[in-house]
Amino acid sequence: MATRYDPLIAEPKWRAAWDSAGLYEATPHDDAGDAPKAFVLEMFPYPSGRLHVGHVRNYAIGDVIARHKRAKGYNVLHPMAWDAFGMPAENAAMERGVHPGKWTYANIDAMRAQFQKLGLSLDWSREFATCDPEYYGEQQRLFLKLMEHGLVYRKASKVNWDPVDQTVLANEQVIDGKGWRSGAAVEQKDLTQWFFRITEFADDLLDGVQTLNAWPEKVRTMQANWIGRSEGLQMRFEWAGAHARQGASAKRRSKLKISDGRKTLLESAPIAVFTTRPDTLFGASFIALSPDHPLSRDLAAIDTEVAAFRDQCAALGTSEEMIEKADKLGYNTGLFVRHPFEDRILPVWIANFVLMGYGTGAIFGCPAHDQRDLDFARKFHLPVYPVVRPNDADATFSVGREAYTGPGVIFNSDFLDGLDIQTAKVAAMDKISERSLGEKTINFRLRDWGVSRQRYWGCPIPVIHCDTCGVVPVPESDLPVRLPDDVGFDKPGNPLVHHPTWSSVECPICSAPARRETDTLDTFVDSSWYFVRFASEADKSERAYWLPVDQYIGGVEHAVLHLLYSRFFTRALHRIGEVDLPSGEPFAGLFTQGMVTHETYKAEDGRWLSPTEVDRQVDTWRETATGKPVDVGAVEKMSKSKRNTVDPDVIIGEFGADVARFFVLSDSPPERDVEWTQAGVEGASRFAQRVWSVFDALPDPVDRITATGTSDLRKFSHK
RNA sequence: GCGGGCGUGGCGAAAGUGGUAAACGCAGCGGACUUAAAAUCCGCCGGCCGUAUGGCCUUGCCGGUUCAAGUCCGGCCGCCCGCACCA
Repeated sequence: MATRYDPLIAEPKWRAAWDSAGLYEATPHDDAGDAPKAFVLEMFPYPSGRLHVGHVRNYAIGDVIARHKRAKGYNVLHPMAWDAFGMPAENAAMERGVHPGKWTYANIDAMRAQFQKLGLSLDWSREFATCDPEYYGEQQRLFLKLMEHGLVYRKASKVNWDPVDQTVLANEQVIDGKGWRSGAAVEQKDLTQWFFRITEFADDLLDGVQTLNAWPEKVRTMQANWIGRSEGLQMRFEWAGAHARQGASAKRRSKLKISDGRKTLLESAPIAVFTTRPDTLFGASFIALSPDHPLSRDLAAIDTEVAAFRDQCAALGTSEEMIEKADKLGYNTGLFVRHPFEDRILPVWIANFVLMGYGTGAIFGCPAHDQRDLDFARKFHLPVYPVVRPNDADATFSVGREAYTGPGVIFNSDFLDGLDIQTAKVAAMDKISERSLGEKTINFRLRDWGVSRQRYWGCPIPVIHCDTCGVVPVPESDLPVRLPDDVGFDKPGNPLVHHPTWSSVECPICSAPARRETDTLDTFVDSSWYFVRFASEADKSERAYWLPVDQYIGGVEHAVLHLLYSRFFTRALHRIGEVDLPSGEPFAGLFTQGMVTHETYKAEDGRWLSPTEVDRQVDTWRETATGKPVDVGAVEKMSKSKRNTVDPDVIIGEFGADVARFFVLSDSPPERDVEWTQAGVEGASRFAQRVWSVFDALPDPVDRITATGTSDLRKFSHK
């Protein structure tokens, strides 16, 4: 008797069978026999409260791999946990008066139930949340150990301040000059912050990128670009004196002459400059300092014009549009330095296009062979000396509006004349180091990772500030430093600061009254080692057995952030002896899946409408409630703001989890975006029905399969 | 500007190392079943000519290599993503 496939009966039945058999629990190394291991992991979710279709796709892809490995006889680890610290919990607390912890754990319960309905082959026995004190306590222990080994430190620096979330952001978390979560324009602020010494591993992180053959090329490139290694020369320009600048008023000229402050400056250290083009040194016509360069600050202190210029630069802001549109601004300091090879002097300017964050915050300007320098020189009437000419040009070669940056022959350059660029670089560097004016240097774009956050819902940084003993680590026996439960969210800023008693402690060394650190750790720290915790809570041989993750699956939006931090963390953990992972690479294979997209719908009055609020009538779409026509817009990533999301629970309730999973896997290749359509899901459902009827039509499926080695099933299914 | 990726029917897309382009699915059309509809099943479904056997054309564009090119090479065009005043 033919039956119809009813996922609402079939799916719970088999889920219960898998659970009671403990089918998906990973086997510890010692009991695994000869089976090779496979650690399959999807990026763990933030417990926002609801699963979305993007989750379904991400975890369905990982589940296919995990099941395939299991079928091939691997000992598979495929666990699940919760990336549970973060701002949304605090926002919920402020908006609704719920405690962030209560909110988070309730969300976890809801989402766990949804996950279980999806029928994934997960090992739930290793589940945890990063906001569990056991988890963040261990993280605090690691933090202190990293500190002992000099991989964590505190320094005052200019930081990215998000005025909406009221917290500091790492460089990686500032996108187009805006906070990655809040979208607010990021401000620069001077604060004392905790840093992870990620630059210590810059070279190694870059070399490692080369070995990651099972990563998407795109992600490898993004990592390499972010680390941004460049070889060059760091050199010094010695002071030559101060002169009134051209065009300055008589009054100002006299002021410049008599300034004692300037004299002192001229006795200070020479100006350090980083360059990748020492071959063009003979083309140098000025020096430019960043407005944030210490010298610019010193000058501002004694010269109100400099101070005004710095303010002008600061007012331009740091956002992308600003930088794009920004004119080259310059201020001539009236100071001069000596050219290293020739008997001439170069004026020292302050220029807005020089970044303090890269190199030394000062450059030598070679207008003929650098577009920015050329724009600057043309604007401020500085000389342009061509020193590289194309191979087919003669000595009359000159530069107009475009700098020449291509290959060629060096000329107008004394001992470098006639050399090609590469040879000239080496020759110039040799001469500079011979004269003790500089040395070959490797510069990285990568900055140390600022991890202090002025928020409540995160891992407390386990240190104590004592007036006499300074910064004192919390003794290991006092870990974890727990978050207090009784906090208020009525005042802006960090609730930990406003707590009446939490930060008051005794100094562990001298017992004097002291203060707890109130900053918490960036939540990216939590996600930088969770895969280690999955392998084992403490057993190092078990960690060595499971790591690295063989196949990692997640969105490409973490191409730099999470993946770079994790690669740093495993290296650091290896160094301090917590993890035995010589390669330092946490993820042997990486797969970045495409997004789930959906059509967007807009009502006549401009409201976004959800797919459940519209109906299709022949060729036109109408709003169900009003019957009015609907504007069908672009297919876009599902998002709350455009309201083009679909609820996985509704789909699962109607078609079953297998259909939802089959659709997101089969409609488009996993690495590409998939457009969610009702018709597509119905097609997937029909397919599932057909599979069922093929199987159902077998005379005696179970007997035939075992007796004849699947031949009947094959025949039927091929037919 | 720099870097990475992509371009195949009405749509999502298949085509290990060059070897029958368009598998599979969606939508569409025709048919069976039904009083009817839904569901299910069967057939057709890149373009042009032809009643048909069949012929010609077709993988963004132009050219090249080859017995043979979606696939390899050169040059364009277009789209997507990332980074960007990084010295």
